[in-house]
Amino acid sequence: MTNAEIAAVFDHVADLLEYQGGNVFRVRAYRNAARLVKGTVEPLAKICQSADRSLTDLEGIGSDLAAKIETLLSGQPLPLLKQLESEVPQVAFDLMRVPGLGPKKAKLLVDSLTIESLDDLADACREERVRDLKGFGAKTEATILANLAFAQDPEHNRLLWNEADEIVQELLVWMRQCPAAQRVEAAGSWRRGRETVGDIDLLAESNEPTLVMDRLVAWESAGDVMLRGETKTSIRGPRDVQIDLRVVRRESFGAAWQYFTGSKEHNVRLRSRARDRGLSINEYGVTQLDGGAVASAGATEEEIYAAVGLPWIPPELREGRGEIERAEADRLPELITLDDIRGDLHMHTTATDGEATLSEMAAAAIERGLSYIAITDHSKRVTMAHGLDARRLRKQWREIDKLNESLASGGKPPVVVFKGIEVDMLEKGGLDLPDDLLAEADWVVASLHYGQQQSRERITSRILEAIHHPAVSCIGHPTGRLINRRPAYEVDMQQVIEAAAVTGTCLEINANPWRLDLDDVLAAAAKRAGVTLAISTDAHSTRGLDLMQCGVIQARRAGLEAKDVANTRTLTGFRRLLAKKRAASNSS
DNA sequence: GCCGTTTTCGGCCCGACTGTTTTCAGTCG
Repeated sequence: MTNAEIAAVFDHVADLLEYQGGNVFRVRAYRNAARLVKGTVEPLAKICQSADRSLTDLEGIGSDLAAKIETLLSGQPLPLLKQLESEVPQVAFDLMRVPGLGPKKAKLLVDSLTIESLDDLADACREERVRDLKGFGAKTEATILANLAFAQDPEHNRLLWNEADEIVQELLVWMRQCPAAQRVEAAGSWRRGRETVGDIDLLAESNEPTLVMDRLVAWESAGDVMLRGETKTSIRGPRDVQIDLRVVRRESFGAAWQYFTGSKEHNVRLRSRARDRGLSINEYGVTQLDGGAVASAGATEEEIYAAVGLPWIPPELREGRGEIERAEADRLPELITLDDIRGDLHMHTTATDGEATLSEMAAAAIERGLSYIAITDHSKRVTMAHGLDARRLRKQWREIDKLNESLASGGKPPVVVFKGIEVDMLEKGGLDLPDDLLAEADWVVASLHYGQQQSRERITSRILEAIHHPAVSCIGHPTGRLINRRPAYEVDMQQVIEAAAVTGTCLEINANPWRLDLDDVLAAAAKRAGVTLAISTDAHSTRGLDLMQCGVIQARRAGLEAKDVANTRTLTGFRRLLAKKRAASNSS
């Protein structure tokens, strides 16, 4: 059983316990365990078998959960899970997806009325049978009915980060024009740079919250007002995304920004740490547990962290994955920024499925201040994209030579274009172009587009073979997942990472917001193993080059620093890196 | 279910808003 599968079991147990109204801390223990396991790339089976390590070394895994993991690893079902599943009907989970219905209300509905589907619930509301239940009323009934459509619509996925970003930027412009607001910022999972965003959190500083909240409701894209209080308003925005606005005073802005940025797990840990120090943190500031506010702890985030003896922690790291311990040990990474990026090593042109020509891509790279790019069109196996064979690739390379010459005619060229290729790892193994041709390329990205349904062993061996190929510089979108659309293919990433480290092959963080592949967990594991990452846009148009931002944010979530990334190198440094794998391959 | 520089038992982050309630439970983040 894989780590992901174990995590899924624990998450499911947590869901079931929550529905049954079990001890909330027990539920949290299962959720913590699930999160921990999801964030671990090394197979738990390996830890289990090792002589000097134990599952209980992991923070949050005690003897009970360790035993359960061992049961799962041995291929046995969990008795607890079987029992819970027999007690909880499937429809309960559909019910809990309806906004406003949590475990308690869902359970009461299932227990009191005959409800086997969301349609049954709609019927019960229309027949006014729901309002008679304890804790329900006519208003709740109407709310459920209104929210049912939302729960039933499969299109209501979480937004991709860059989709949310568009909305956030528009909102910030609108809200910052409000004279009553001294400051407006976005928080939540958008600020943490999560690959998907469920709702948008805004925070405003003002002494006149009513005026600020009125401003939000007056936004041209504002939909229904979902809730409105004295300092908090929620509306539906474009694509029905929920937008929460909170208004606080200046002295609480930092505390509130920290709080609304989350994650929930990070905040739980931070506040627990405050407790240990006789303090309490809420969204207004820091107070002594025995009464009395702590002076100067609330206006800025730095003050909040300082109150519990920590340096400020970048939002991208606030996921409750050990960042508090690292901060305490003063071992937070100096995260990479967009300004560190000097090159882009994966892009397409009109020679295959790109929209822009070679020279247009080069011009766009110059506009964006890049020092170098690699042109990596598809190889011939990708027939749909009119992939390049040897003849056409050589032709493109001659064009690149000419382009580089003309760029250098006035002295130092504004951008250097490297001769590259995105070569397919074929279904039967091997690469899609001959070795002697690949040896002439400056930069070779090997990607897997076909045979994604093959076995874990097969796919892993195809990728390992490419990693050990002397001409291959980088593995493109290594897991093949498409967010909200397609899961990763089966592949042993632990092996892939280890091989990449040994051979000096780069692994890509594909910056396309649908891909973001490697993800944060895998990229962090790659860094730890000593792999150099390449953050690349895979641009199919000049605008596509702007997606670099998405890749950098994912890299930050992985804790990457500029030195971990190939395309932060200067032109000279990058050339040295290219020579390194070749040299390593020649000597072995 | 986890955890321990007061603790192996008794804690475990904290508050806004809503709708149903006469003082609060449930939901959400």
